[in-house]
Amino acid sequence: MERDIPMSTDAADATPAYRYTAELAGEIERRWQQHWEEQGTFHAPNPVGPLKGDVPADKLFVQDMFPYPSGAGLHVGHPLGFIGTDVFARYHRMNGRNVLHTMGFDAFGLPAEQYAVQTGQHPRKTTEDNIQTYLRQIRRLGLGHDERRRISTIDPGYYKWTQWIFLQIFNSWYDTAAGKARPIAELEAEFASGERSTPDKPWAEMTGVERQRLLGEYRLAYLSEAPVNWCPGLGTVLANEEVTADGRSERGNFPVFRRSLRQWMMRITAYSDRLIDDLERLDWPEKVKAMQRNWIGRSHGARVRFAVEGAGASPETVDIEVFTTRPDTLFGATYMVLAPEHPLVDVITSTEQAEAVAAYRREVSRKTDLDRQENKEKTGVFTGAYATNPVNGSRIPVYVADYVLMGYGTGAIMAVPGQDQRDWDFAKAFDLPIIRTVQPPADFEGEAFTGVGPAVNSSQKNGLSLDGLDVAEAKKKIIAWLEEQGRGEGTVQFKLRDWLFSRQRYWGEPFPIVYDEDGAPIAVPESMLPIELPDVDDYSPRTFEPDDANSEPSPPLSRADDWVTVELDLGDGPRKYRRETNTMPNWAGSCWYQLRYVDPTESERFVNPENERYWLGPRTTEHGPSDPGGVDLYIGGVEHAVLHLLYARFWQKVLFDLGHVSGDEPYRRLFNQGYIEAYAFRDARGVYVPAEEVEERDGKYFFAGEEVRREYGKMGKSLKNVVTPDDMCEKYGADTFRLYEMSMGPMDVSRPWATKDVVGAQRFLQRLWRNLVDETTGELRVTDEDPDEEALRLLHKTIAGVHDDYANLRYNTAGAKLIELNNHVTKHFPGGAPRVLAEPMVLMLAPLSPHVAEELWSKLGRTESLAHGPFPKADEKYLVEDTVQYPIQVNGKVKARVVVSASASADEVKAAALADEKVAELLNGGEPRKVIVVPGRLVNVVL
RNA sequence: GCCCCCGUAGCCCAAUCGGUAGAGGCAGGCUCCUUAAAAGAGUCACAGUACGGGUUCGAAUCCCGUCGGGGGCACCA
Repeated sequence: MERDIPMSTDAADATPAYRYTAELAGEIERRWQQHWEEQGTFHAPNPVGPLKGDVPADKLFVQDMFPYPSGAGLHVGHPLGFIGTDVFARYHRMNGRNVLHTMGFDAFGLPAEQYAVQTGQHPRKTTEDNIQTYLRQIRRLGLGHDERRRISTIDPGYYKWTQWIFLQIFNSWYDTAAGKARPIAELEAEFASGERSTPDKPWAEMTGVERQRLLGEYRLAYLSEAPVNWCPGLGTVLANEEVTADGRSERGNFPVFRRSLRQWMMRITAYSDRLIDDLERLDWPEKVKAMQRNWIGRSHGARVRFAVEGAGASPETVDIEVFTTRPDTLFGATYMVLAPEHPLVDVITSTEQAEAVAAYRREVSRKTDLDRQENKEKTGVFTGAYATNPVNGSRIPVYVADYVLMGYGTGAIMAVPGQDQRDWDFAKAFDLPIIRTVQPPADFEGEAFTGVGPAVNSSQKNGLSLDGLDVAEAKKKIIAWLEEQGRGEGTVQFKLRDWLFSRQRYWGEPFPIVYDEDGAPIAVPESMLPIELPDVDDYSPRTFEPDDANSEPSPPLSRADDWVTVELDLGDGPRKYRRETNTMPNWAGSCWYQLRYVDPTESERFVNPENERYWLGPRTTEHGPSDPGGVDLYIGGVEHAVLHLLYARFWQKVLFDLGHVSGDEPYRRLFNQGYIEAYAFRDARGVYVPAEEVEERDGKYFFAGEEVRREYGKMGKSLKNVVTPDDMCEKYGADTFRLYEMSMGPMDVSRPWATKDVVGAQRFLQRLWRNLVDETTGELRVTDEDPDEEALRLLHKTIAGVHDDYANLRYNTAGAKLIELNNHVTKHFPGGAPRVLAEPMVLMLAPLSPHVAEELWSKLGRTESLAHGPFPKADEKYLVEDTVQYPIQVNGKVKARVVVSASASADEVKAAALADEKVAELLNGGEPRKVIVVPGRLVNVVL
């Protein structure tokens, strides 16, 4: 071998200097990103304040769900939504709207803290490093963010206002009569004046502690000693929303135990009705609305009081109140059940049954939620007491059983085995009577009948009868009767619980609360905000064996003695106080960030009202009279359906009630993007192998010669199937990557990642580039040729279609239309693209692949960035066709086609169809039974 | 167990009011270009809409049932 010239050298030499390769794309992209940044191209002006500028009335606020800056870095699935919002934002910006699009970071949270614990670094350091990595990754994608508006929840300048909002919530109460939150001072005034009566003694006679305790029962943020979800494995308590159905933590999958602890709560239940009702005013996916409705769980029913003859120590009669959604079945109540934790169990249990009841309660208390969940066999114990059914005076036994939960309704039920399967099962197990009070259909073969039908066996001697009434009528009648008798009333019950708001963590917002020597919580004055996180030696909460239910929470801040004890002058001279050592949950910062995006640097207020109204206020002329305001388009995954999205709505409503914001919903339109999923492969041992190196042969998969098994699901490091946006930008360029992600399918559909398909997007950009630029010289190939009618028709059809597609988030079809147009240019204008076609094509491409579009736009001689338009407009005259081709169906099958003038009347079209040779042949001289002419579409001849 | 969504070509996906099943991409065949290969250009084929019924002049689209996939809720009275 004389010379060793690798083949690839020839290949490299053969690549024309100005071909749109990944290298050239990379160069163009970096150049334009720098240009945009220097020019502030994506700065959106505010009406007033530090970011003041000339504002068009037409605005658009587009927002991505707040990212958490994970240390793991991004994979190709993460930017899907970010690119989606960017395309939308760019499209509307080109059409002249003032577009607010930015991205900040939800940077408090467990992973940073855990990482800090492992490495000994301060969580702020690791978090800020992660943010830089994240920013580097997303910058490479060319997202048109207003970087002046980047915020981070961990900045004291941000969490000062999170604390401020907490104080607003703490200092307000829900006035059910007015149906809104009001300042607590107004309640205090009502108590003081006697306008509202106090429970035990007059306000004037109450001590300060008593008064504060009373107000605490009204505050929307309050301290409560109540059973909470204690997770020893995480060393913190969790909200109901953070616990899975099988009683484990959503994060980390550790067991969760019920423990009674003194914790901060948010009175979100005060807003149950509004949170459900206002869903109707939102442009949100039905699925998410359904999940929220389900979680809030409103059910209409009645409370009914049953008198119980005390069988135990206290012989007097007590009332047991139950909640039921089926008061119409009251005649079928053959026994009652109390939850094991119900306080009346002690009162009514007979001495004979006392031991059995106590044993049962002990047994139940040892069961975890998971045990109770898994074992659906009905268990329980008779209390020895009997209740009287108010409708017919029948004497029914009272049981204790764990299928009744203390946490829902009143913790007691009337059992109607004829109409409830759970009660049926219990009645069968304990041999209790069953009475049907709704007539099932004749062919009904089930056990309990929960359907609708006429009431039966539902009358009493002295007149009350439901017999023959349908379920709805019977409910109405019995509720009226109960109210008249004073034995019950119609009511509404919710599943939603108040929101547990304390966490025993270091890396979260400190509460702006101190305690005096009486242990009463006192709000820190606004002027002292922010309460900054102190430095500590150890960031970790004390965690425990995950199964150690008896462990005690120990927040890291409680060990920062110098910080915890503080001397303040809160009006009556300097005194010592103790700080709250819990921190706020991760959700706090994301409850209001859209408001801060609007006014990130405002120092006097959390947001200037004028700017808030401009960007987020209701716009009834555009969106209808019930428009709640909020972000115009909010894109994110469906996983936040009941956590973040419910909490954020709650905070917004409180702020609205108190007059701090102009709209009562934070997100007018919500869109859930799908997920990018991927194949993963495991070998015979079940170990994951690098997906990239797997080969497919005849429908089987091989890694290093061995057959491997294919799975489909998430992308993840441990699954060895991660593809990063950095890789894709390196290999193809950001514009190609963006275009590919957007062409994979509709935004809301999940789909598998396929690296091999990315080349299709690259080829398209190369062809388009080549139509405008000479690959060898880099000279413009655009001509002044007047394109023919056909090309103009296609151009304007494309413009009209692409407009519609962009506006409706159908980026995949927008991309396809551009490819179609470009293919036409390639085929019909081999000498170069006519400028009349080239310019609109470049502009229409810009939202999807902005860098190459800017580059071509400037090569076309334009000196201004195309970021603010113009976006081409379709000329109507090219959209109407002169002639129309009608397919002619005979009995629904296409048999022929005729071409007629577009202005032809239905009769003319019909005549043309019947005159067609093929059709005439099939008619064979006879008359058709019927001829259907669909104008512009087709003709169907029925024989 | 209850509720919701989805099944179109080998793969990802179009089809806007019930009106010609195919826009686009990947993979594949063929032709051109090339010493050759790759890249590129051109061109072609492939399904009748998961399955079974129904409504209709006409169904991927509406209705009922079955199968398959995904998701939510779950002893909530």
